[in-house]
Amino acid sequence: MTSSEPKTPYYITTAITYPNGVPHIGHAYEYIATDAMARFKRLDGYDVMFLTGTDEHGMKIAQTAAKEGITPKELVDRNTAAYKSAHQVLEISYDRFIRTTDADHYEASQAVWKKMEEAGDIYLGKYEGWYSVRDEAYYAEDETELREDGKRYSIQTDTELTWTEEESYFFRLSQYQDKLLKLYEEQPTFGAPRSRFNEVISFVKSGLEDLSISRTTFDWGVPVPGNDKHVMYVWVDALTNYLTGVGYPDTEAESFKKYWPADVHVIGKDISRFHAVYWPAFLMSAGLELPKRVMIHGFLNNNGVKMSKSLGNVVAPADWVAQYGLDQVRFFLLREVPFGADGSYSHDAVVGRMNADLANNLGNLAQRSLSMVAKNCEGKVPQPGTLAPEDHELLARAERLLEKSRAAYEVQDFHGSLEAIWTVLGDSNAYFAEQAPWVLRKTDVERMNTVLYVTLEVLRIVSILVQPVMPTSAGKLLDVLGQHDDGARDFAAIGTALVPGTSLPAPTPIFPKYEEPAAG
RNA sequence: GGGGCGGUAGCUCAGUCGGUUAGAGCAAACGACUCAUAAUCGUUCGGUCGUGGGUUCAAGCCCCACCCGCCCUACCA
Repeated sequence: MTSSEPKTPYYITTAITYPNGVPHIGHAYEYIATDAMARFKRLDGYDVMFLTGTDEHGMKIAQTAAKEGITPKELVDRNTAAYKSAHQVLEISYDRFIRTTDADHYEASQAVWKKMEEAGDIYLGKYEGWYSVRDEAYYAEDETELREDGKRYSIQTDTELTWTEEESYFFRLSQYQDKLLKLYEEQPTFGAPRSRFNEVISFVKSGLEDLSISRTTFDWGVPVPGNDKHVMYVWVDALTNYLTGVGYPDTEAESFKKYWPADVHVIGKDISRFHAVYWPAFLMSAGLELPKRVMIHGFLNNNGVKMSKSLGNVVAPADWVAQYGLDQVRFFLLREVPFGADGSYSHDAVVGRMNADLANNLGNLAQRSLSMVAKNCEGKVPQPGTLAPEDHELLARAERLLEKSRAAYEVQDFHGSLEAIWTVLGDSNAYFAEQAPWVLRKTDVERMNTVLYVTLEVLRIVSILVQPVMPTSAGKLLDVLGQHDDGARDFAAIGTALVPGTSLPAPTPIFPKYEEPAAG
């Protein structure tokens, strides 16, 4: 590969978070997974654009702000800071943190609206439903109950409801059923995992109604072009952030031409419909290309129990990072739970991964081999002799990890990549024990050198491949292997073996073991 | 109600087209080793594959029924 060759662009997004609370481990999970994906692609030579941010409009923000006696903007300024801080703590390598209150986002949202309007897909109609004056909110039929006084109430907020009709703009979603089904058929990996995607498909097959896309009951939002009485209602505004982030409405902008359509939107299972149904329909209407993939991840629960404020089992990302360490948290989340499935976390599970996988299998392998090199090879990469079949075999397994990881990351299977890597680490520990270089030291120094060299090679390859998940720790491992950040850490360098004679720094343990605080 | 997914070792899960003694990791027990973060390696222990029928030479896998758990069934980020 020559340096003049342009890199392939790769555009990835997280969902934008509604900053009506504080970040929890579920948010962290999505950020970390997306970050790992972005880092992987960068290391693999792609020109990556990674977008994340906050969705700051809507009724709930307006209500919360009113309750606290501050303006919506003051509220979101305050709350968004907490999310930005979480990104910082988790070392999320985003290229832009978008806020839907950013000026360019207003412009983009209104431009998309106009495109859909020009396409004849937006019309003015009436939205009707059970409305709570006090909550300023509509409730679906099943969120309400008819009580003995003959009046209907919101079950959730216990407020009286009235049947209300409100002027609203609608999007002709009903016109897109066939087009969407065609999309799903032609692009079977548009949504993933398959089980979630099937739910989306069956939803579309069951028939689509037009979608109410504006409100007049509150004004905290993007004004509808040409009718200031209305603000856009959630999804038109929120989803458009993915376009704003790369320069829309300037479709001739370099970044837009380069990055759109997005390669993957990473989202939670609660918003799969909006991303896999409404979003492609909006884009078709606006005459824009569709994202290539919507990756739907599951939710995390605490030891089998759903996270909830009232149970007090909600984990703040910063607390975990302080307790276990950032890379340990990142590794745990991506190794423990197959991405796409729901997962469970517990202190014991984190400690298990942290100690068994990181400190013992990886950290100790590095420490024992590097210590021998320091003591017996003058602290330099040893010169290997002729490779034996078992050396070739182990190295071949390590080398295959690049292709395995590429295939896994292509479908956001972080768990699968890490599992394959740790299988090779298991092989390496067995190899090290079988070869017993500490015995060879006394009987066959050349063979000892070979075994240590092969082990270091495996560690080098593994370290390069775990960088997306554990950037700092993998960097430290590469430091002690004498691999500097001058290209030697890119995936392209995996085929470039260690140079015998290279001086190595004194090894120090990189993955500490978790010790339970003394009782009492 | 309708649709879908799952129930396999103490725990978390894998089991390709039905085909020999159902696998892995963790946990547990024992042994080995001493280079290493009391790490590592090996061996062993451990399952009537949710229940009951059926098809088949052969069923964890296919069919039927039932039990249990979870998810989807539009305006909530």
